[in-house]
Amino acid sequence: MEGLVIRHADVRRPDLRWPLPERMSERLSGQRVLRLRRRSKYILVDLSSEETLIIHLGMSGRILISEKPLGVFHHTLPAPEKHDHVVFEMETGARIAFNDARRFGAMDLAPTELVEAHWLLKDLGPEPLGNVFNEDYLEARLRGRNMPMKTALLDQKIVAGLGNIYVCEALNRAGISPRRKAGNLSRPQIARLVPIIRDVLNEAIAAGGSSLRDYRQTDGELGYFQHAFRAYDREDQPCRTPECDGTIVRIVQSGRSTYFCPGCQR
DNA sequence: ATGTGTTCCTGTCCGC
DNA sequence: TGCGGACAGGAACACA
Repeated sequence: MEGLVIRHADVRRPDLRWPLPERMSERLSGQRVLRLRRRSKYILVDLSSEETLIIHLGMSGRILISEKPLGVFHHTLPAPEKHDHVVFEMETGARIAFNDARRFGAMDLAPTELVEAHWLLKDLGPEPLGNVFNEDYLEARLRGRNMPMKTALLDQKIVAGLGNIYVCEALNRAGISPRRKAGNLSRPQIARLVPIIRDVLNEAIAAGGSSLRDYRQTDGELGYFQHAFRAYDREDQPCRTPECDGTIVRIVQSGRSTYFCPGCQR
């Protein structure tokens, strides 16, 4: 998309998680995509109109690209599939479809200059791969907090961009129980946790993400980080932490599955 | 101010 | 095969 004009945006339903913005198709069609960027789990599409399209994939959302092969005269792009809610036709003929069965995803338009003040973005914590997220910061944010570590790391106000899988994986690697009160971690534990979180994310990104069921990369390929899980989705299986002979258990914390090893995670 | 449970929606899987 | 229930990558919101 980057650098290309959106020939047409086909907005196929009025809402996702929330109503789509007013006159969305008109505000997107004919605009050039100046830049694609990201804040936390939000995809930001800067347009030549000085508006930015904000996209969140929710649980089941995906964006799939169908390229029009060069030099093929008679070539029809695939018809929209079920749950293709917004389809972008680019000037090159490529089709880019936002598909989201559960519709927990979202899109909105905001002035580029003000996009970080948008209500969905304004309270987000720092990027886990950035310099602001460090031992001092995390210690300060966890201090005095009574919530379990699992809940704290899922809280996008504390650190932005960690989801259920990567919180479970990071806590397992760090040897920290998901039930530990956030305010009770020792300073050395926090110091260990920060680089572990970065490692888990960097490894997952390098592996193309985690395909539990729906997730695909933009070219339709599966991610393969799920094969590297040490705890997540591995109930009753051996903990994969080196030297540990424990067994992964599944518990529920604030309504969501947590997988961890009671043997090595304290 | 914090912490927890509910809710949105569709699809899939498992036990009966 | 069909049916009901549990569960799924998220996170805003209402309520204690």
